[in-house]
Amino acid sequence: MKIITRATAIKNLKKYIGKDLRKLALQFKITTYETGKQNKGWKGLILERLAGLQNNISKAPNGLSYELKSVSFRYVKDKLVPKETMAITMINPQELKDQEFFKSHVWAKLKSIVFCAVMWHGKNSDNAEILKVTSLDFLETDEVIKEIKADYDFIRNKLIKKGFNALTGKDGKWIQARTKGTGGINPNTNKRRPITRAYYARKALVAKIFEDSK
DNA sequence: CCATGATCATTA
DNA sequence: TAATGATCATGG
Repeated sequence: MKIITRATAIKNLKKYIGKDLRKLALQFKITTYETGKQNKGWKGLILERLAGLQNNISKAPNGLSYELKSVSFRYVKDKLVPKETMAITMINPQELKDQEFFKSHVWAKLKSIVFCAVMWHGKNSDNAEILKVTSLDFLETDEVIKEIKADYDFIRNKLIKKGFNALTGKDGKWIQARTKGTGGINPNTNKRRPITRAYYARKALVAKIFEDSK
C-alpha cells in the first residue's frame, strides 16, 4: 500500500480545488443525502479519498499520522468566514487527566491536521466545492499555541475539580469541549445515550488558520 | 455497539 | 447572526 504523507495529501487535495464535491462523492460511491437520509459526514469521507487514503483513518493510532478535516465557509457581508466550529477529536476523560497539553492527543492531532475549506450551499449541503487546503505547521511558533494550551489546561482543571459533567461548550477561547455523540434514544434500552464530548476549534481559530495561510 | 465524519436546531 | 447543545449516517 502506498504511503501518503501529509504533503502528498495536500497536493492531492489541491488538484480538486473548485470541483463539485457532490459529483465526486457519486463517483466514489459515497452516500450523500440522496438515499433520503442525510449523511452529515460525507464531505469528510470524500476528502479522505481525494487525499489518496485507501481506508479510513478515523482514529489515528499514533501521532505519526495526520488528520483530514473539512470546514464549511459561507459569505457574511461579502466576506468568507467559517460557518461552524470544527470537531478536532473526542475527549477521553482519563487521558485528559493524565496528559499535559503537549503530550495530549488533541495537540498531536491539531498539529497534524490538514484543513479543507469547503463552500457551504445551504441546508443539507447538496453541493460543495473545495475552496482551500492548508495545514497548521505555520502556527507552531505562534502565540495562539500558548493560548490554546491555556484553554486545554482550563478544561483539564475543570474536569479534575468538578468532573466531566461540568464541562461546557462555553469553556475555552480557541477550543471548546462540546457535546458530540450518537445522540437520541438507544432503541434497545429506551434510555438516553451517554453524553460524550469532543474538542472543537472555535470559529475564531478556524478563521485564523485560513487567514494566516495566505 | 460506539467512535468518527460533521451539520442541524434552538435560543437569545 | 452567533453560540451552545443535540443529533445522524456510516464503518469497523
